[in-house]
Amino acid sequence: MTCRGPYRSRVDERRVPTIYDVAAACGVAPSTVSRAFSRPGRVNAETAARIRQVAEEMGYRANPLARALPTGKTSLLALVVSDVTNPFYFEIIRGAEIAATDADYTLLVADVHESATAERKALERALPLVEGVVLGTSRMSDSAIRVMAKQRPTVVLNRVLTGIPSVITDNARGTRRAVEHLAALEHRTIGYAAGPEASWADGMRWRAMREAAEALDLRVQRFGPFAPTLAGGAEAAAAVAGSSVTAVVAYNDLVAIGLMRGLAAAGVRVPRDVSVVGFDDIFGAELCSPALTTVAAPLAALGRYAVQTLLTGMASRTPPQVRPALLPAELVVRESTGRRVRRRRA
Amino acid sequence: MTCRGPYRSRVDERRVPTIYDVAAACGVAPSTVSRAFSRPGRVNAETAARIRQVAEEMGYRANPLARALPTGKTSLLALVVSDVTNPFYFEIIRGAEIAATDADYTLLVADVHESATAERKALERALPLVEGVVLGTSRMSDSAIRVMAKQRPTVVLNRVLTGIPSVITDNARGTRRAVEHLAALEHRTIGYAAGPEASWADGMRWRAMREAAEALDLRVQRFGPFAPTLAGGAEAAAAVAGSSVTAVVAYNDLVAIGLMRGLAAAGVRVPRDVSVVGFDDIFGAELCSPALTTVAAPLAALGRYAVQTLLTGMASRTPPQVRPALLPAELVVRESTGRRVRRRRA
DNA sequence: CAAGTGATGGCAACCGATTGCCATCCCGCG
DNA sequence: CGCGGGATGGCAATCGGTTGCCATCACTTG
Repeated sequence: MTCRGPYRSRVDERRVPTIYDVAAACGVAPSTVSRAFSRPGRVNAETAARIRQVAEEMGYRANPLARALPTGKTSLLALVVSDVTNPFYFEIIRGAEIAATDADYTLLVADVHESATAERKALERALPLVEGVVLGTSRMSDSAIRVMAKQRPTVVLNRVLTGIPSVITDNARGTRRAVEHLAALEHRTIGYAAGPEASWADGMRWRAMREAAEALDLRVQRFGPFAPTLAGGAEAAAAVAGSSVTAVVAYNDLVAIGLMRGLAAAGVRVPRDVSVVGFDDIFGAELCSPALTTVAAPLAALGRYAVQTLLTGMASRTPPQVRPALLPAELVVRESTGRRVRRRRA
Repeated sequence: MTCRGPYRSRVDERRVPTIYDVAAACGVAPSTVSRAFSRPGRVNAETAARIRQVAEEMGYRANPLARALPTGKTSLLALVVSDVTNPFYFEIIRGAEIAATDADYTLLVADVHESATAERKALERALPLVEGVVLGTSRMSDSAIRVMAKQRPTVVLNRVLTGIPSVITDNARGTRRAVEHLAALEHRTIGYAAGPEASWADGMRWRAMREAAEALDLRVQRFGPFAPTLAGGAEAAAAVAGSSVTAVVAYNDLVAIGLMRGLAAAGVRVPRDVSVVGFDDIFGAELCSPALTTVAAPLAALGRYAVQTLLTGMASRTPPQVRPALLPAELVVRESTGRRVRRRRA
């Protein structure tokens, strides 16, 4: 019998059984035990059954690390989010987690605190461990993302990079719905409270907004950029209050809620004086007062679909779909929008 | 030169360099390369410097899997949460993540969808990969937790198990503050909208509430149990509206918010007719209308401290602190509580 | 009856690092 | 000049699986 190592000289108290232990107990070779589990059919059915039973009795579990070393199969997927405390991600994480678990993968959620360097560091740490990566709203440059993507199958969320599969919300359609809604409420001059410059979605939304406004013959005004947070929204309130717009579409719900609060503090009433539309329909959009009219992003679906895309991409040898997957966004009308009233000067 | 394996017969296109490659490039043995990184001083300073530089040039990164196999050091920690979409966890996750990253660990967040069996499965999958576990609000039985804890260092959050380190919110103190606040507002009969039976925190809060009420000579009434969700709170509204209490402390903020909404729907005004106090101060507590008065749990600190406790426990050989760490909770007074008004029958 | 074929199991070489132990070499000192 | 000891580097055995290849053996088939 082989003498096994300087690491565990004596038979330890309660060490976890390995294929060697199972093999010894069954009187077969370790390779046979391995195959009994991973190569059904490669081993005589009876032998396999016996091995399985003995393994079961001994409480054998394959060591995922040991398995991963030669095969590279860690059964781990990374989801990188720019900020876990952003409610935007809750449902995305949940959706991704479910899809991963369904496929027998474990999801590693990495929070990078809105920092591109933290993002690169987190990836560097996680990359060798995981089989694939979903990049949620990455703050990295396109080229940096491409470098990562060369090392591991990658799917990006809410961003389009040619050659890299992506899953995005249909921003154009959602924005159009919002603008149409405001137009129907007789607003003629509407504002856009912009998010971070680096945000891909921000660019999309702003562009879609100008197009939709033009089609409907509305004037638009851009405010910002603002941080995609409540504080950013509060900051936007000053700019909006001093302007002549009667309705504002915000980069996202956090900005919209912050904006409403700022507006309220400044004595501007929502929706009487100014209507506000958010984006995403995060937890809290329904809770705030007035309840926020918003473009609902299919958050859970986004997470789920991103992981599924990643998995199919990993399975097939050829680079998969090049066209970004567009998931539909719908307008949810609540209380923060209303018919335009002639605006009094503040 | 050794012929390396059936796995990679030819020199692959862009395979990532290993210590063997670096060793060959430097004309030293692989073990020397290994020591140049992990055993400073064990290798001649010049040699080490040369190795480091060559490694740098080649873009060498140690393979964490390969390192982990013999040593068991995966640099991974698990945080198990009962529901990632519950805003209660956002700050906890963030705090835990920061503490983990600071210590050069990566945090694996596992969502178990409020199910004890999913929890056990997730743990089974993650346990061999991680060096330690933080159990956030586990739904598992004490004995099941003890079984897990025998396999890996474990810290539990918001729950006390003798012999297992835990980090908890000072529920008693927080509850007392809430009750004192209500008493000061002249409420004489207060309700408690209970959370899940299985929740350890629920038991603590209810008990603390009775004690505090007794000390202040108030009457208390228990409603529930309810699911710890908005829906659960809405359900509680019916019970509360039909009772004679003039103030309610809810199991947590989600229940409190759901309760307020249910109350509003039933025509009961908050805080005029009924005052409501929540627990945790999650994202959204400040947003809802009226803004929720609540006992603020030190969420980020909870996550951070749990991970730190875990890490120190892992470092020292002896089982660490047995007394649970109590983190202070403070009452945040907002708009959902007010002076008692003689209650009209509904 | 010999050669061919498929089923089954074992051997041993990996994956890429870590580490106990040994071999050298150099230096100082008695 | 010889010996003890510290510094340095290499060898080789692991960690626990996976898998290419070969040996056997039982059956077919011609």
